[in-house]
Amino acid sequence: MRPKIDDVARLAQVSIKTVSRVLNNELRVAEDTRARVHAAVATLNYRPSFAARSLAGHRSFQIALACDNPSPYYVYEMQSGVRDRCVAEGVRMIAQPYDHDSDQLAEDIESLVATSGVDGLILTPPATDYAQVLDLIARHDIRFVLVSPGSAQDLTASVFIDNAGAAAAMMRHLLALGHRRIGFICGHGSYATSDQRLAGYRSALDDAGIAFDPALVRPGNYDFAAGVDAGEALLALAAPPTAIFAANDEMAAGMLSVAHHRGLSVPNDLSIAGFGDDAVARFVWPPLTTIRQPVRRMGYEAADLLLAPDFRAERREIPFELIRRQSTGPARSGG
Amino acid sequence: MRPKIDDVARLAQVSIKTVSRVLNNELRVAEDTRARVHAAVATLNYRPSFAARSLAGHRSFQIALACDNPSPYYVYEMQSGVRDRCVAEGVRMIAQPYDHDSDQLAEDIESLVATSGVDGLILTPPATDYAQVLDLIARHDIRFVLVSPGSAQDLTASVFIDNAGAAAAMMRHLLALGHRRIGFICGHGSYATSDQRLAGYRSALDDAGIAFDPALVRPGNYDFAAGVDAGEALLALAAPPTAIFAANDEMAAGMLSVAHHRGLSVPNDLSIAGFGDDAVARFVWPPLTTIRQPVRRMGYEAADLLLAPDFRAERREIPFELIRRQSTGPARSGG
DNA sequence: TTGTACGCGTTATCAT
DNA sequence: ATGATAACGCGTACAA
Repeated sequence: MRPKIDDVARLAQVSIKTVSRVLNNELRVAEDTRARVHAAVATLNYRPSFAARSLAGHRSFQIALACDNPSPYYVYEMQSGVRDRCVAEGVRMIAQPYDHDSDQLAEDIESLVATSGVDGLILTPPATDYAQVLDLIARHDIRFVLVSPGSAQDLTASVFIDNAGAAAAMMRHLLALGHRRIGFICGHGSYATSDQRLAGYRSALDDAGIAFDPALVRPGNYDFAAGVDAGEALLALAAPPTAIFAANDEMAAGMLSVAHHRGLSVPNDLSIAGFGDDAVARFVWPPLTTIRQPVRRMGYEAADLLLAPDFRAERREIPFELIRRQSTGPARSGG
Repeated sequence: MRPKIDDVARLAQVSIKTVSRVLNNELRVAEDTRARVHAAVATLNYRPSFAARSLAGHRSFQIALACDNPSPYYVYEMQSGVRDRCVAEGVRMIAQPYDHDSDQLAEDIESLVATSGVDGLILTPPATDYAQVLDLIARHDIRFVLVSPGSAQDLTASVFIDNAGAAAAMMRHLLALGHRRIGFICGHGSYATSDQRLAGYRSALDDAGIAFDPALVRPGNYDFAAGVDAGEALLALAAPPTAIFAANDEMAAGMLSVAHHRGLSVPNDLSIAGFGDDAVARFVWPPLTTIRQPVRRMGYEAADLLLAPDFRAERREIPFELIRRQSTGPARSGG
């Protein structure tokens, strides 16, 4: 039988309330009493029941991570980062993968909050920008943190990278190599990060005094197949780009496979750049020049914000990294 | 304020016990009573508290998935499969990613079981074969399912694919292409699947009457870098292989990058095959011939076994798939 | 077929 | 600084 708090109290010769006090790090407990309780806890290998704690108290010692992403790596890294921070706090992470195109998304998340009474919630895109989701959460008076929010940046605490700045940095890199016609493959429409990256693409062109050409921008949805489709379209142009920047690595990989199919040598004939968690970017050939988004760290920081004693709407920016792996300039000097 | 069972009872004009009966699908409830309760539940948007249920009853309506893998795709797919089956049952999945080289792994998992009182547990390799983990779980009288178990195959319910058979099938494919010197890159030592795949490699060689050459077998640990190392070693041999079969796709991708670095044309100069969830295999160039392990389905079936009313030690085999993507035979006729 | 009373293991309140 | 006792919201045993 699992030991209960009564067993600990009996062994330590104190009341159960005192055991509770020690367990919750409350003040005003004599040092020797505290030591006796800790000893008893260790002896019995006692661990409090999550269910009882959350029923009786005002905390559940659980936080939820509602996470979806086209990249499983992203989800995994995010979970790992959040969990790293949680274990240090004795808090349990409840990871809830969701489908971003589910029409019951808001309900699902609200249901999670309502039934499990988690102490906090971390949301990743695209749910971070779904008004319906945010509305439902607001009803529950629960603290929550947004990862890479688009519109709702000041609603609550958030972690993010400078997506526009990162995209612009990548563009400057490509421009410095001599590229003048640079294609862009957009992300999924419901992700704010996609717009932010496109904005960075445009601003860098502006700064370089290069006219924006809509024909060089193709829609996408962050998956491999979209990269293939966009790639075919861009290479079929009368004046094809000499470099292509995809809003994430999966699409860049799709673009890369199109280039290989056509017998193009990358990066000699065509430079390809991505943006992401650097999982796919390392595996493909040739490895991609990419913006590395430190997803694990973002998860860690999100949990850190959530678990802070004095939770507030802090916006925490995480630095990105530009990883150069293809350096060749354009084969033909651009127009 | 969240509605409680009393509120539902009052609105439906019945006792809380009757509401409870309806919620738990117990028999012997009048149809109109049942309907009234359902109506009241819907009106109030009532959802029972997980904490109260698990404290009062003998179920928690939660199951745990303790999962680690070198491939984040594997983890993600496994979580998704398990979750798919759980939502249909109104059960919540608690996903616990773990580090396979953590020395507190057994404690962590036992702690999860002890504190959350989950109704069941799903374990993935390599924890499935850690005696210490299995021992600790056994103390808790909890049902659990093993995914791809090695030694403990009859201990409890399990889902798996025929790893040896799959590896042999891939070998037959490579042999049919004319390859005679086929390299093999092993997986991580603590994974039973690694040994099973190596066994399939050897048995296929035996069946083909080809002598086993230890020099063609290299250690690995299932990650990209290991594929690179093993690849370098295999290609440095006096008589290098004409085909290489890696125990998973990440290592095959590493092997592939070595081939590219050396200017080898794949599959003309060298055929490369993998084994895995088909995530990496589709992204790299050229796409890998691989054994596809339907991870999502395995997760689904594992949860299905766990949630069955009459839980028993059923062993459920899931079919694998051989996906051909590189068909060229050896450049020089082997041996 | 339905209802009453009690207990699950912990925290919160209020006393000492 | 510590303890007695009442919640928390639900399932279970038993009664009706």
